[in-house]
Amino acid sequence: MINPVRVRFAPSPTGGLHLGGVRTVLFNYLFAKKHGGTFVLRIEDTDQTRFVEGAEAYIFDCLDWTGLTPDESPLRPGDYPPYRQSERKPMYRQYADQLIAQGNAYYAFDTSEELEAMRNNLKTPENPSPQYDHKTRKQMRNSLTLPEAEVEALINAGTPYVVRIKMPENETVHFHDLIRGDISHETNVVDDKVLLKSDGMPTYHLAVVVDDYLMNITHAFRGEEWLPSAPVHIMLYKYLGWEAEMPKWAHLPLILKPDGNGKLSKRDGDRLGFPVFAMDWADPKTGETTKGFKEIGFLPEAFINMLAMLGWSSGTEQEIFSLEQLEQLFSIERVNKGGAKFDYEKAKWFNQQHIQRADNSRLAILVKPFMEAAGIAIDDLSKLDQVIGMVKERCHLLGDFVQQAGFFFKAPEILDIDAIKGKWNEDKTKVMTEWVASLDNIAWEHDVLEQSLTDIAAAHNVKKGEVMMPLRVMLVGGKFGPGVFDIALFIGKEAIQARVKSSLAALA
RNA sequence: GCCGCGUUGGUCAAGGGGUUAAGACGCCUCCCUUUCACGGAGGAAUCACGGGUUCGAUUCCCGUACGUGGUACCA
Repeated sequence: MINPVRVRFAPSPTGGLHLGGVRTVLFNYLFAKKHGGTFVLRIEDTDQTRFVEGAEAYIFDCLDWTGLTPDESPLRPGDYPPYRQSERKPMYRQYADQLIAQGNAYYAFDTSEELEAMRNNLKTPENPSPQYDHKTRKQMRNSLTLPEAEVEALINAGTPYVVRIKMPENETVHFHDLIRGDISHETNVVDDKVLLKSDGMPTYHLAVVVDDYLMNITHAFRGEEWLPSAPVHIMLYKYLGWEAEMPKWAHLPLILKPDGNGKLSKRDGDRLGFPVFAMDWADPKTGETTKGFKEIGFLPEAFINMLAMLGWSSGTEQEIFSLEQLEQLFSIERVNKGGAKFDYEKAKWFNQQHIQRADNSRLAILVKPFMEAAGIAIDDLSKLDQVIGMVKERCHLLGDFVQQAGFFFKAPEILDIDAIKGKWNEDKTKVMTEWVASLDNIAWEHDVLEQSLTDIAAAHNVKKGEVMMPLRVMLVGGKFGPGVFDIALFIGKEAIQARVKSSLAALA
């Protein structure tokens, strides 16, 4: 292999890490692993007005949780530092200068008011959003329209300016997308994007090209929303003389909201009751916390698996994969073109499937905090371990264990008494009272417990079946859970007696 | 508006000139289980539309519709 694969994920640290972001990380990571390459994390913090305290650390936390650890990052620099664009600021200017010298870019002095005025004046029903492009740049205040001496004077006087790319006229830009095939754009409809902002920072357009080139990135994967600006990036590679080193592109499909249409947003999650961020995100400005997949009870491997299947498939019937398997099987060509609606029900199914495959002892550690948050103390992890083995098949989220296993450790607070009340009678009260008393001197075995109940019921002309469900409700609180006698065995004589006694009182 | 991209059941999807158009989630029925769940057996449900090309199009081409993204000194 001539060029070792190098891919990058380049988030801007402005808030919670979205599902779609994690999927982009995942596809980058899998591609790197598949090809024995390097996965780079680069922080895109060129917009200083959007800086959010803690957002970068949060991204690292999310990557740690998912296990999608970058090989190179601001925390683990490789051979191409720095890994934050704000720290790379001095590197961009020379390329902007080069483009200006070549006539491929120009200075623009228009103030935001002037830009707004231009857009307002040129706005028509047919063209609601006029661009700063080959047609309009001739009417603006830039180094294309102003005399050279004036441009120089303005710059010397410290007048704020930006550098814009000068898009050529009447050209067609072609490129090959690994997922979508050949794509072309007419340069006439692409605007003269700002390359260098007035604060000296590059925009995404300049930064992504310069950084990818300087960092030897071989494959650039990003969301579909970048497709319209791809021609700008392609032109930049050409103008800078880097065409041979241009990474191969792949524009990933979007993750859509489950109902209606459009990109999935945090709002949709709030509205429909599911997380959108990988982990809890506490916004330092509003103080508000948004739930994450981790905290709602997802296993990281399930989260990853679910995301992989949202837009990619192996071509086989298999749907449950470990990260290691995905690393072997992934191919960017098998990623779908169309956007995928997010389905929370299926996401939970993936989690349920991975819960079944997970070690009980590991689950016990993860479930404990959920129990404790619900006021159920766990002082013996091995007991929780044992219980998890009994109930895991009915849990979709780690939090489900509270409902499904809490009663093993603590008497249920609410009893579904209505489920048994209607058909309750004195005889049954006698059966339960006698059985509970008999517990003091019988062998503590499943079958013995069951036989004892059968016999006592028979003595009062009650069928065992009539008393099984009531016993379950008394012990667990409702019509669910593993075998009643398995539960009875586990919680012990005193707990049984106490729960039956208080239930009988509620029935009376 | 303009430009780009997309479109296989409700959802995720396989397939890709001739197939009974896989599979999964969800839904429904039944079996298992003195509960629930798991598991098992079934069921309803799909190639956006119109033109070509072709002996034959879900598949290839062209339109249309619809959706979506972009149209910032945000990424």
